[in-house]
Amino acid sequence: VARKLANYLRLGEAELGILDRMVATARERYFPARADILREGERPRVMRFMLAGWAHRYKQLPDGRRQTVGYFLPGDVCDLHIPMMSGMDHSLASLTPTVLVEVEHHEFEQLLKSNSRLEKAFWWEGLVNLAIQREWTLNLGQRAAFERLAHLFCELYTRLECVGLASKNLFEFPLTQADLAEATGISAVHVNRTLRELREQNLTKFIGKTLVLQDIERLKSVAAFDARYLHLGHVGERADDE
Amino acid sequence: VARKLANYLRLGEAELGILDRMVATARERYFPARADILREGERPRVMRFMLAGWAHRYKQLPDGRRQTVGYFLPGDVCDLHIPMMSGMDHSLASLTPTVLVEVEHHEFEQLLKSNSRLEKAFWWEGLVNLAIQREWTLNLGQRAAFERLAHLFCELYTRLECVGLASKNLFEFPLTQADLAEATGISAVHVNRTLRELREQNLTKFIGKTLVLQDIERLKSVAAFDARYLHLGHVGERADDE
DNA sequence: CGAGAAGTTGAAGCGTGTCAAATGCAGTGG
DNA sequence: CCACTGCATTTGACACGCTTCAACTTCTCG
Repeated sequence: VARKLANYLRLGEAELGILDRMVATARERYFPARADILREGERPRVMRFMLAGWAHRYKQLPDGRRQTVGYFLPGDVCDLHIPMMSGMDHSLASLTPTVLVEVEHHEFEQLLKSNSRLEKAFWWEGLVNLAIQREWTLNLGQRAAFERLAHLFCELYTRLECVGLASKNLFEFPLTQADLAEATGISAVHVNRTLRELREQNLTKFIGKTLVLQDIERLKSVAAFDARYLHLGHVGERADDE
Repeated sequence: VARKLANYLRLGEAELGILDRMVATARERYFPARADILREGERPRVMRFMLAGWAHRYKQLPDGRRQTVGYFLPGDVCDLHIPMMSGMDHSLASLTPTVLVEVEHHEFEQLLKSNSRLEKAFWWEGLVNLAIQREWTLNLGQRAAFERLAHLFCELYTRLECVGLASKNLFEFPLTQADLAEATGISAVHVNRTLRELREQNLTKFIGKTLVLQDIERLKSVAAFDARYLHLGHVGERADDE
């Protein structure tokens, strides 16, 4: 799974080798389920890469309301940025048991300086994160509960498929309904009702902890899911115009 | 206004000079109010900087629902990224008459390569955009209509203050209620009612096209506005830890 | 002065939230 | 192996924030 790192960007064998080496030499960290990885206000000195497990980024209001602002799946970069910033404006926490590796910030900087294709790839990664965040804004702002959940499922499926963790319209789904509530901005009770609705319409169903997208085309259609915002499918295609 | 570009980052006189020169030599573009600047799907070849006016980034659903995912104010960079990407996943449009300058993408790349403090500053700028987008996600996901508008006003005031376009708790406010509706994900009618509520509570009021934040402390408090996510206030402070 | 856009208000309905209670399910210790 | 416990899921009833529709008023600007 390690080498899927920035795999969904466009890289050659050489760059993949460099990444592999970086991951191999980096320190591995293990977190149990539901553990804080990084809390608001802290100033981490390292960069982190997800190897296994699910985690999420969340923000909190003074009165306790919480909003998940994004998920981390295997292969994702956790904090492409934070080492520079004045302090975390949000928190990171694992959802399942999680494996990640830590790379010193300046070591990573060196690596970027030494290879411009890698540098571009990580820029790209950052931009995709931005694009995802915009799509979430649209999701929360304009879509109804039913569409929101459908859209989230489509996104997760697509992203997991990319790293080989989803195929045949199904995948391991470790989130609780309360988790989904936090991510979609609807109440846990209503998430439940909406899932029933999805089930009754033969769009999705759960078999144990596996989520099955029974009719993925119709699901994408009701969710108005357009995978372009994930900016995938350019593996091997070079981003050079100059 | 031009030199306020990345002013709210931490730069020395030398870098400001470079930016000034870049802006001075770049091509100026003028847009009337409510004009498309860049549409979904296009692949721009230039970078743009806002000199004057307000614009917004928006995404659209197939059935026409629209969501503003961010505002551009004077001094902001419009597309720090897009020249790399495979195609716009959203659109840009002016809200007021707008002045911006265009810089060739590779010219900009040269500039970044030649000055590492500038490079860092623009990285920072990108990260702040990400942080803002996350805050919007929180805003739409967890805050009620009343809080959402309050929060948006706080953000706009803070950002405008930074570039000298707001002070003494008031500023020029060119948006219509329909614009606010698009940004906050509530209906235009309800925006109207919510503004009335804000007025009745002596929190904000309009005098013509000027928005007055009558009790900014209480406004921040009801909005749970915490300016840290904008990562300002570090002018002059260097971002070097290594 | 006229016309279109923006703002305002009322009434009715629906999508979600909240509260509360019941059920199912997995892990723990006796 | 069976209570026991705690957590996730499920369901019902009711309340409320917000949307929708429609009409009216007020601004803005040619």
